[in-house]
Amino acid sequence: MIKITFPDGGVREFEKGVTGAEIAKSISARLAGEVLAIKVNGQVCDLMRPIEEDAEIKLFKWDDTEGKQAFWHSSSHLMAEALQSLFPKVKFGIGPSIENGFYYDVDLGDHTLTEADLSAIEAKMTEFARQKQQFLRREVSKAEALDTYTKKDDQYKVELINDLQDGTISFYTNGEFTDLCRGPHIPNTEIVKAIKLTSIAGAYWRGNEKNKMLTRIYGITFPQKKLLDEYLVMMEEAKKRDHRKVGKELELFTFSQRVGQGLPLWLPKGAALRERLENFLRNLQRKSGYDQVITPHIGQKELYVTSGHYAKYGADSFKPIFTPQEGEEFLLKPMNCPHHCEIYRSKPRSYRDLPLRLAEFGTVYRYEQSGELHGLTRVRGFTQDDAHIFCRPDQLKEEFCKVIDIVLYIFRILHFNDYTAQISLRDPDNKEKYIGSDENWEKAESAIIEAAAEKGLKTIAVKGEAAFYGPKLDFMVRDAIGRKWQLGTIQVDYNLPERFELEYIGADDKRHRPVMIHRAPFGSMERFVAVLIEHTGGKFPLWLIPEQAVVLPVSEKFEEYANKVVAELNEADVRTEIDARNETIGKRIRENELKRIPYLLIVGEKEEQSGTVAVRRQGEGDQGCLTIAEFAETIKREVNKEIV
RNA sequence: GCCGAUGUAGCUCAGUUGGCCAGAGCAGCUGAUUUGUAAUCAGCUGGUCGGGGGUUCGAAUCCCUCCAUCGGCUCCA
Repeated sequence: MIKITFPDGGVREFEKGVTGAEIAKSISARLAGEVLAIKVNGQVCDLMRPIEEDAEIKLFKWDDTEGKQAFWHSSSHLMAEALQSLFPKVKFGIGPSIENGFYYDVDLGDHTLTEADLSAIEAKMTEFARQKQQFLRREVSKAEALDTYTKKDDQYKVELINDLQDGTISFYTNGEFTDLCRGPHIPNTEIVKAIKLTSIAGAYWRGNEKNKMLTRIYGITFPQKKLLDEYLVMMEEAKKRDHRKVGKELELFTFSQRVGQGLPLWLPKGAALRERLENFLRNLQRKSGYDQVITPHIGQKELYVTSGHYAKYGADSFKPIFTPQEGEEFLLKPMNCPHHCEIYRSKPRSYRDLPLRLAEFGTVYRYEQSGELHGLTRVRGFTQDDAHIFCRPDQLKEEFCKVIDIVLYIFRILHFNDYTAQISLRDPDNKEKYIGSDENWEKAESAIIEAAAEKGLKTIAVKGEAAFYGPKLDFMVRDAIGRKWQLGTIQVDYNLPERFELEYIGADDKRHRPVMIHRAPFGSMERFVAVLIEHTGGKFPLWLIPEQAVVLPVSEKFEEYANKVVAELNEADVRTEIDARNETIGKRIRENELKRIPYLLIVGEKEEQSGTVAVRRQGEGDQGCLTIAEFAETIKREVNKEIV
């Protein structure tokens, strides 16, 4: 007998070799039907794996991440089986579960997959699922594994196996399909009830663009048809909030093929929205001791040679701008730091002057690869809400913490509750990608880690995500369909001050080197507005909207009164407009206007008599008749509610 | 940059196997209609069918090429 300890601390005895499935069954038949995987002494494995010794266990169902992972990973094998049956020559790369579903990277030779193929694969998967195929685990030696895949001529699996330790290798078989796999898997294929292959894409083998591109097939499966339907509906709803769609509908921004790829054109309404965001931050920064500066959009090549940008990005960037002067070269600025460093150098600095905080809404240009561009979230010309803080080493942590405060304040005001704070570190195996000494990097990295800890920030550390001149604390937020984007960023930099030979005179009357913090709480105005659109679906907080109410006269007869209402409301600091197209009777305010402006006021005969307007709050419907003063109060409350 | 898909009026989309002056709804314009919470009526305007090249008696439709967009990969100072 062995002792099995449950998550609640309860202990029960079972026969040696008992399986997870049997344990679940001993608890209840219902649980046995729902359980998908089991964690035994910290390791997630199959329900059919015999447990040979005393163990702490946890059973996973669909609601658990581990349960979903096993389910989707098994679905990926099911898809592979279908592929093998339809395309016998297929070779397999990797096929993991992902956040929403799974994929498999495959090499189909000359065949290009089409939508029709997807349906055929789905049908085959369903057929195999119905057969209630078991996932059978078999441990194999490295030699046997290599032999198997060499015979199949599958160089991808051979490559994978070569990297594995002998004695840790296992195969899983379902139906006619056997795959190199660590597991775990669900007990059988029958519980996969709903299957949807979502897209086909190219993906480099092992994520390296020098390697061959395989075909990646994405899919998602569910244990109930209903869940799939819900998922599809949810995705449809999310797509309605796509900032590219909403931005077009609300006339916030556009692109022109003639102006160029990735170069957004801000329309009047979008510009107004952006200006409000900028003013919000500008005011906040003024209160926080920042000085606003302005620098040009270009700089001499030498400037970027000094900063190191030229060596790092020169070849893949916008090409230099030449002038009639022989040998003169300018670059479009890819970032604002070098200019700000030169401002720092413009006069001698004392330790008493620090920290010096230079802020600029600086527009920068980066030649992003064409396939990388994406609406407003990834563009070639964008405006950073940039600032560089030059401080003494002893001020670093405090300054860093203050910046964290600003970022968190902004996120709170704009209801970005679901963010990830990511500490982006250097890739220690790839040091040539970065500039500066190990010592400086270590100082900078520990400064960030300490500051984040001091602010009680929950962070994840990711290696290889640092900027080339220093580590970062990045704030990541998801878009409507769950893609992650970096918004706010705070970076510690010991390197540029060295390259630009920045100095200050210390209390000891000696020269010292300042530390630099790069920071952009929004990240860029473009990306921030994009994510803001997707989070709000275009229903922005009132204080970000130039017009808060539209006054709509019922007819020409009441236009004079409507004007009086507008005048009165404006006096109460409520922004209004009369819809210009509403001069003639019977015309309706446009759909787009309705979406953008939260309040619609309708004035007519009755109001003229009683001094009230009919108020309709967008998305909520009729609010009844209010006096103008009452309405002004309502709207002022809402506006002020946002900025506390 | 790579793999795949897409590109018809300002917007959303029809356009059957290549075949009569390329269509609809919304928006816009003109006029009519006096109306309290998302669609009043009538008429009109608007398209080098992404650009270029080719095949054909004939191309939105087939082929080539370039451009842009979308989904991914890679990248992201």
